[in-house]
Amino acid sequence: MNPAEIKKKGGKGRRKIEIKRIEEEQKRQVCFSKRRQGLFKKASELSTLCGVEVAVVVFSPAGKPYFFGQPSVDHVLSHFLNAVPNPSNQDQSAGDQSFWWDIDLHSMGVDELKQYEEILTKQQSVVTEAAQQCYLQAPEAAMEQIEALPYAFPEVGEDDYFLCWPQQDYDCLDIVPI
Amino acid sequence: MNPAEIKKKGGKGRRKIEIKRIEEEQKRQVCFSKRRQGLFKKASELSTLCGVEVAVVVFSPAGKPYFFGQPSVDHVLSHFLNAVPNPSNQDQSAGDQSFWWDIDLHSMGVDELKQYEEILTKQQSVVTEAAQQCYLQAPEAAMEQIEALPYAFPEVGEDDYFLCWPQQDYDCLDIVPI
DNA sequence: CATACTATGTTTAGAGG
DNA sequence: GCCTCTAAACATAGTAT
Repeated sequence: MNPAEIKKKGGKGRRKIEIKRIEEEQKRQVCFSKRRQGLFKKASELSTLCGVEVAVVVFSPAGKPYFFGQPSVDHVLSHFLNAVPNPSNQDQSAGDQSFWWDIDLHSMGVDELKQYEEILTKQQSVVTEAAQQCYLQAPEAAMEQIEALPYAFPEVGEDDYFLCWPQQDYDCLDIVPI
Repeated sequence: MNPAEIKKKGGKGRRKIEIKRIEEEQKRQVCFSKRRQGLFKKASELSTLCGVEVAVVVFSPAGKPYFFGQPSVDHVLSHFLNAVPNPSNQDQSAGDQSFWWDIDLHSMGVDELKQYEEILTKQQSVVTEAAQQCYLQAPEAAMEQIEALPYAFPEVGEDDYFLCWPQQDYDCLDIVPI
C-alpha cells in the first residue's frame, strides 16, 4: 500500500481507542495477543528492575491460561496466599482480600491446632462417606481399585504443612476445568 | 529550571535504561511505584478490552503485596489453580506449571478417595502431635485455650470440598509472612 | 492464532516541588 | 514517600501477510 492509499484509508498508526469491550471477535483476538505480550513484558521489566516478585495470570477469551511469574507463579502465589488475611492471622495480615486458609502449624497455638484437628476429622468423615457411596455404586470396580492402591500422591512433609480451602461462600462450582 | 539549564544537565524527558536491577534504593522505589501502576493499568485495560480474566500479584521491595484482579484475584487464582496439572487430573490439564492439589471429591474414584483419606489421617496425626507438644510446652495457657475453643473457622461446606497443599518439593520455609 | 509495518498515543526517567 | 513537568522511549491500532 503506497502512502497516498494509506492516507486515503485513514492511514496506519495508532488510533486512540476507548477502553471498553471490543465487540468484533477478530479485533479482540489480535488485541488480546498484543496486549498480553505487552503486559508480560512490563511484568518482567518490573521484576528485573526492582528485584521484586511478580505473578500474572491471564485467561484468553477461549479460556486458555497464560501466565508469567518471577521467580515462578507458584512461588509468588504461595507467598500471596500466605500474605492475605485468613482466620488464623487476621491481626497480622495486609491486603483486603480473603480467600484461603493458610495453615502453618508452627505458628498455631493449641486452640487453633485443636480446631484444625476438628476440621480434618470432619473432612475425613466426608471423604470416607464419599468413598463408601462410590463403592456402593460400583462395587466390583471399586474392589479392584482398593486392592491396588498405588501411592500416587506425594508424601506429606515432616515439618511444615498447610492446607488451604476456599472459604464458605466461595463458589467452587463456577470453576470450569480446561 | 530554564531550557538552557535543562540542556546543560542533560535535559528532562525519558532516558533509555537497561533492564537490569536498579541498585540505587531511591531510584528503585520510584521506578517500582510508577511501573506497578502502569502494569495494573495495562492489566485492567486488557481485561476490559478483551473481556478476559486477569490477576496480577506484585510484592514490593519491602515485601508488601499489591494485587489486581478482574473479576477478583481470588476468582482468577482459583480458576488458575484448577487449570494447572495435578495428580488427580493430569490427563486433562493444560499449562506447564504444577503446584496445588486441587481435590474435587465428586470427580474422584474410590482409589483416590482412599488415598486422600489416608493423607488426611496422616495430617491429622501430625496435627494432634503438634497440639500435644504445644500443650506440654505451655500447659497452663493451653488449658485455658482448650476450654474456650471459639469456633472461629468457617464451616466446611456440605457438597464440594477441595484441599490443596504444596507439592513435596515446594519450599514452604522460604515464605515470609507479612 | 502469529508477525510486520508504522504513525501516533502512552509511558516513564529524570529533574524539581 | 507524594506530585508535576517534559521529551525520549516505548507500545500498539489498523492493516496486510
